[in-house]
Amino acid sequence: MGKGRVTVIDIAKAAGVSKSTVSLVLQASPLVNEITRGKVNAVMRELGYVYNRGAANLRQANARSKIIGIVVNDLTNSFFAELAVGVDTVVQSAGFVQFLSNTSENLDRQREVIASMREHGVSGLIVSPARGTEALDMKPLVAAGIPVVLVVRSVPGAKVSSLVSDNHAGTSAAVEHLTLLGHRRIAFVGGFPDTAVFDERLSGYREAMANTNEGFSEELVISSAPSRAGGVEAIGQGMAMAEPPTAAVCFNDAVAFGVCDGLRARRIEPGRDFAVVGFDNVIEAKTTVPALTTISVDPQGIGQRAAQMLLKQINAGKPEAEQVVSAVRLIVRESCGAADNNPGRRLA
Amino acid sequence: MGKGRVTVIDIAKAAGVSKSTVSLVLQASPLVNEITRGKVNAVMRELGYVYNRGAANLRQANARSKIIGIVVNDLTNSFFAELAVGVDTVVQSAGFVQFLSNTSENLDRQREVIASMREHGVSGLIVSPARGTEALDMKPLVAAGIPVVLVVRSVPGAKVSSLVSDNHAGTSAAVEHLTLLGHRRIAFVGGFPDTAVFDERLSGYREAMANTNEGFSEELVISSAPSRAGGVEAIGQGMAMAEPPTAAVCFNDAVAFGVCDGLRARRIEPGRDFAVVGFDNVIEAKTTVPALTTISVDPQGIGQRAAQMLLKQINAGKPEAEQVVSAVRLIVRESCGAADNNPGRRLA
DNA sequence: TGACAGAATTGGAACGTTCCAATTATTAAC
DNA sequence: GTTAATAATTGGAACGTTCCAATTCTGTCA
Repeated sequence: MGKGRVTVIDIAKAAGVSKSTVSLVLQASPLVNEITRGKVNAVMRELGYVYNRGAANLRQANARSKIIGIVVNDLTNSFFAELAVGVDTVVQSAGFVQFLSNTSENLDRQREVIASMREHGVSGLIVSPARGTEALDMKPLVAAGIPVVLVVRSVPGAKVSSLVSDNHAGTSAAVEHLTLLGHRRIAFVGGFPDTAVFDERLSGYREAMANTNEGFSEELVISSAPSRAGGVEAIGQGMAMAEPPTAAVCFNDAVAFGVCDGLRARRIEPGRDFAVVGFDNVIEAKTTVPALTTISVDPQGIGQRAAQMLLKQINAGKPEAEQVVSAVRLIVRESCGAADNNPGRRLA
Repeated sequence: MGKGRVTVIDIAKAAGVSKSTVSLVLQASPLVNEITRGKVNAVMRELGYVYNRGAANLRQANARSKIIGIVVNDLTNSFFAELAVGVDTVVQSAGFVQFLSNTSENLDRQREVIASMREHGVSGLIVSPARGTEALDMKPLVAAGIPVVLVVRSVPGAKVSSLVSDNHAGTSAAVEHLTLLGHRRIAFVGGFPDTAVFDERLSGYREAMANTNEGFSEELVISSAPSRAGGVEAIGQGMAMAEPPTAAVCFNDAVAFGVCDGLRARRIEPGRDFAVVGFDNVIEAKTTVPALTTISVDPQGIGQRAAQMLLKQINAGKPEAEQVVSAVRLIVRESCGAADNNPGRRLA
């Protein structure tokens, strides 16, 4: 229709007021008369006015736009999709909208995406950093006073808030539970040794094992890709031992599913002949057969919590970095053998 | 550090040139001398300059920002996560960044999110519309000349491009395949009856069934939520029939996984005792046990194609709406019982 | 009626960028 | 050594909004 876009001045002209008054209406100022407000609003609807956030942002150098950015390293992993949904629920009720971008674990892409979000004046950022992210990458953000909350992975040395789950406590609880069920040979399966998350989960396992009669033994740690395929491969290695394990604490749920596949291929039924515990509690965990015993980190909950931390920072003005470790709990289902009809029975 | 943000004028001053020159450097204009360019770039890095896209956008009323928006109706469904990844790959190589928002099937939220994206001056929009979206909702977008590509679901009457998959042909092919394998009682399982996608998939099933000896029968259509849980529930209903089905064409892969779970819970092994066919070919489909026979709509491919359509429109200036129906093909894996070692064997 | 307070409205400057037309510097051609 | 052509640079206006200070309008009170 019209050639140019419709501006606050067009509205003013059509409503017979000044642009300043229109601006006041836009910000719901109590200064403007109810009758005027109604008229202006009517004209805006009629002409199909679209607020130009860019222009507004330009003027009010302090107040940022009402968007918060979320940057994840692997959107195809449903863990992150759910995390984003959790963030969204909180953020939207605070009147923000969330823009999400995916880095696919690519550092360059991450830089680009974060830069782009800054250019658009995001109010804050929730980031699940790509592998290899350094404190240096976060520096410009804190220098600019942009609130940031790191989730899932923390970046050592970065002066920003972070929210990670208690990996140590999780694997530790898994080992204790399996010990109570009578297992002695408990393996730690899957994951790449060069990540912080792996270290934390392994250390929980190690500490708990050291407290058992069996003690900790290096040979029961079998690393692999943190994927379903990795799990299949790792358990193959484990079952080839002279004295194979009777239970496995897995790096994550994907690995755990792979372990189940691998066991079945050897005619060993997970949950009956062998105990498997995962980590993450992804959505499929409770519906697969056997239902997976796992450590719940509740992706949506993490998202909500991260969003709250971020909003707090945004409202506080002065971003105060805080490090939060989110508690974790063991969800006992079938794959560990504890949930069946004769709970006293010893496995293997 | 500095009080205000660092602007193009600060750079100009520090580099001893005019702001116009800095602007030219910013847009990589060939007009500026290499030496000058280098100096300016150096100063920008040094002072930590951040491009203010808002201000730029303000001036160049025509050229929009380099972001494209993608709006999906259910991010927890990995179909959409993968679609987004597909869009991203194309869009990012064209120098855009993608911002994603989730509507959770909520019309109000969808309006909000689209408005917000408009305010930020997106160059184009890829939308998987929430249930109940009307042509009216798209009207302001086309009026404003913003390129839009609808995916997955189309909106009748909306004058925008759309890219949907050939749902009718998909379920039809599934039924034919199952018939060839010897099945007669084939159920259609899952999905809500009030959506266009459901209608299309059901009509393909209906037509193909009508061509079999068995014929189409209403009782074999069991609707449910289009989720894993919905699949579990629906197959429970199905197996309780006097003459239960021996095969199921499912509304989507999520439902199909649920059906497999439900069958196993009844000691019926999917792929051996019962044939299951999904729809979507999500990434897990090929790695689950049994691997899922499904209709491939290749979420990433759809995303890429949609992105290409959108970019074409953006570059063309005048958005020319086109309706594309994307072909679909049956991927035969294990869950239908056809891929095992004795292919001649009749099931159930 | 005049003065005054408070409510409501308003014009202009400013935000950080790009575009345009104009200017200056450099090189080429005779 | 002048002219023309080209390369490089530049100041000012403009984009759509908000903020500030100033103005006008309304009603109240002496």
